[in-house]
Amino acid sequence: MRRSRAFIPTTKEAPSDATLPSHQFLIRGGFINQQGAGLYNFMPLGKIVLEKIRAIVKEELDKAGCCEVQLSFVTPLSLWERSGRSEAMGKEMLRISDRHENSFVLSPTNEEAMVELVKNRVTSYKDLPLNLYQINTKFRDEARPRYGLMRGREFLMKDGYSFHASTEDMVREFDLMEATYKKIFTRLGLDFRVVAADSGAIGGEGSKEFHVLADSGEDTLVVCEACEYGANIETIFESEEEVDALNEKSYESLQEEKIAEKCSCGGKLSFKKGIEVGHIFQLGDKYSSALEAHFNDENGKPRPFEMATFGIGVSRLVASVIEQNHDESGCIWTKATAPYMVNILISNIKDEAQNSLGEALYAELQSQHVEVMLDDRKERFGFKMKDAELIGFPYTIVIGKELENGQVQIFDRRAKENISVNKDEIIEKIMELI
RNA sequence: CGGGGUGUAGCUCAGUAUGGUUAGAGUACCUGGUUUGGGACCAGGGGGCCGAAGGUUCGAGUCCUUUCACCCCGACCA
Repeated sequence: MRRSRAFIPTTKEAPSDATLPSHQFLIRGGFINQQGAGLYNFMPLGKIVLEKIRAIVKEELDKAGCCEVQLSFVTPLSLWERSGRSEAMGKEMLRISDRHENSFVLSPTNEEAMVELVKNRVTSYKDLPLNLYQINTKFRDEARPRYGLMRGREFLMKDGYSFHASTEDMVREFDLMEATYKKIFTRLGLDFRVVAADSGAIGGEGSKEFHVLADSGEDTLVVCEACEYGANIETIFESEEEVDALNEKSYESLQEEKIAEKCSCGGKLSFKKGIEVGHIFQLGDKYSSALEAHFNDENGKPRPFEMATFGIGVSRLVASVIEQNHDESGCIWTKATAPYMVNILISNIKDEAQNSLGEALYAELQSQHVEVMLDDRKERFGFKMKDAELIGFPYTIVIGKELENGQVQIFDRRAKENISVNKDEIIEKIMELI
């Protein structure tokens, strides 16, 4: 992509209402813009990142044997009335009427719709197990949307649902999905923890959350420094009063109080802030029973499906990457999420030598299938450099005044360091880095 | 949904207590020139239904009423 032809409206100042780094930098960097409360447009850079994350999610799920579908976003209200969730979800569901005055809902999640899809189409235990998912827009009319993409009303989420003939098989799939989610978040380059999300009625294995560790996270986690144990703090204390009391205490006193306690493995426990980006849940037959979705078992007896449900907040992940990876200058994308891996910055486009080398490198990297941006704008060096840092290209090739000596620089965004490279070795060096 | 706040140029905001030239600044944008390694400088220029609707007044960005939107704190959040 030529920067001179791109639509990337970057700004020096952030809107006054953006408080989180991800919110500020995604807007300043021209990735997204706000359309209304909790509603965001994805501009070209934001769209690329979103699609990269979506692709990784899809790839790993397909590898694990899941099938992608796409359910209608608008669903009949009657579907929700039958499961009892019309009332349970209340105002969080946005209801609309069509020209015939029939009531519909902008889907906030899709358990009912997915059960309806499978019902009477999957009729034998021989057809099980089955894991269906979609990556589609959701709408939840949050009482108070905030934090940019982190808590929007309209968002992109992957929601998966699995169907089984037995609890044992459902648990097997649940574990498989946990492993698959770990692969996904690892590939994205994120520092994350899997935590128990519910230790009550269903039991420790019933629900697990995946959290990206970041200071701005809304959830407090207790994690063991020695083993993999982790829990959402809400699950550790019995009553709401206890949680409320905890929220009033300072982070430090909380540390002291709980730090004395040891994990069952003997390791030290500590507190971390996390952003929930994934949630997997053992459902049992709650929805299949309510909606009378049955299959015939080995004895020809009808039984409701055993189900599990799996979610990943795809658009929230865009923000999470930045919450965990940024500095005062802007975004620092991980290699898997960077909108462009390499930025070629021509310091002075009026300089014929700089210009032709930039064009040559641009053509060469493209031919090697490297995602590359050529900053060919008629702007000053400092302006383009600040822009590159704000957007967060992992590497920027700076073609400038050192070219007289046959040298160009490679700027490493994360390290914020320049290394000088001979112009004849630049491609080789870049291919090695990325 | 309770409590608080803000709507004036693309963005950040003055101006509103006390109504009165043609509504301002910075930044961004356009033109010309100078500049060319860290968001440059000089000169000129375009850009506003002062959130919307009513009202008071000779006169409203400013006062009154209604309404909408957005933000913050809390409650809520698969």
